[in-house]
Amino acid sequence: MDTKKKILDVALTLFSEKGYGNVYVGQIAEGVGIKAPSLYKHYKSKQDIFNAILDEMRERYNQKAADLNMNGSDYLADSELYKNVSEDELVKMGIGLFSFFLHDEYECKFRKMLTIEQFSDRELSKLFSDQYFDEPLKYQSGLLHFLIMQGKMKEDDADIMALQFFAPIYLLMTVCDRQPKREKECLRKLEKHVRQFSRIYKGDDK
Amino acid sequence: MDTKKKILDVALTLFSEKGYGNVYVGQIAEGVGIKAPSLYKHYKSKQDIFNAILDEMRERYNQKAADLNMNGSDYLADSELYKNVSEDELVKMGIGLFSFFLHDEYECKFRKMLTIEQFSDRELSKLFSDQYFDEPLKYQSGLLHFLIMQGKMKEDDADIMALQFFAPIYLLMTVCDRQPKREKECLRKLEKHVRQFSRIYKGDDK
DNA sequence: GTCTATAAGAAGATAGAC
DNA sequence: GTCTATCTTCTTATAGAC
Repeated sequence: MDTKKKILDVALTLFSEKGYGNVYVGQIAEGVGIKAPSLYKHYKSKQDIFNAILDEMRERYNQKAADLNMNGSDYLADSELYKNVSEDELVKMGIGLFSFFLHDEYECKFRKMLTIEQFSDRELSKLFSDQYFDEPLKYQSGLLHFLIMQGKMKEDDADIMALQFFAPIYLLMTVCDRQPKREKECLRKLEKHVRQFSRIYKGDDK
Repeated sequence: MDTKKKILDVALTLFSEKGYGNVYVGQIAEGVGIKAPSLYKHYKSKQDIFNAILDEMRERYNQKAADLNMNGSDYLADSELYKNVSEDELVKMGIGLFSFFLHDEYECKFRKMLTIEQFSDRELSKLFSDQYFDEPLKYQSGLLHFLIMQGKMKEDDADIMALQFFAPIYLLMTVCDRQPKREKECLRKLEKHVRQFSRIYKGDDK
């Protein structure tokens, strides 16, 4: 494996566990299987490694955002997906989303690292809010707005519905990030939440 | 002011901004207005300062929990408060709670420090979940259950209702923790959320 | 590109005077 | 209880051989 890439991988793992300030370059080197001074042939400083991780993070994020916009700016592809949305399908989507973000290695480490470093500068604060608040809400709000137009859901403020749909899912995910043992409990609550949300906001036409 | 107490105060401020590993004892001393070696007459190590903060945190938390149980285990005091609960009063309560936790200096710093350090050991993970997930949900679930019994709210799963009420409020608070400039926007959303929640779950008897 | 040796400085903590 | 001086260790980073 490419050493330069592996350094980022190991560093991200360590940063997501301990935070930047509690990780020493020697530990990163050890994880890669080289000595600390060798790191400096690939990156010019510890900060440079951190920045490279952020760059990769932003790149993936922009890619993801672009993908979503392509499929979702007018909610064409998704409109097909959710044309016959049922409670069970909503549950499946909710659990699928939850499980992906909870178990995908990169997503998980990025999220934990950002969580730890979110107050260390303005840029990171904004990145965090973009990724875990504004973008998911924008996307889900659009989707819900579409479902309302289709008469699948009650006429109501889609932005707030998105908040009420997303916030519990996100909160349950943070519980699992801290206490993985509670995953089953959280999944049960997640399913109940989605079903209740679906029932509460279900259009009157069915 | 008591130096021993002031050390904790300054340390908490710094830890909540940068995290334990990125704060140096010299910085704490500077904030207190003494030199670093003098700290060691009050605490035997940097870790000892951190532990003292945690002890204080736990003490306050236990006190708070005890208070809530005294008033809230059978929801007597609160039942009086919410006997004639209206949408406006629910909004007032939501915004009051939100503003208190957002602006109370101790609450705010404790929360940020715990956010940064939540993955550093199991005890902190549990403390975080207790404070910002399990306890609020337990309390609000009890309250909502009471309101349901009174016919003020629809018959439904009170635990999930509590999750759907609390999670958006908590999420909006984390946005403000990161980006204080967004407080007005978050307050607007908070109010809309509470009103919509109240409307959605309002009992059919009125 | 990786290593050993090492510089340079920072950071936590102690000793002992006042 | 606070200070200056100092110790020790850790940590980042560089130099230069292979």
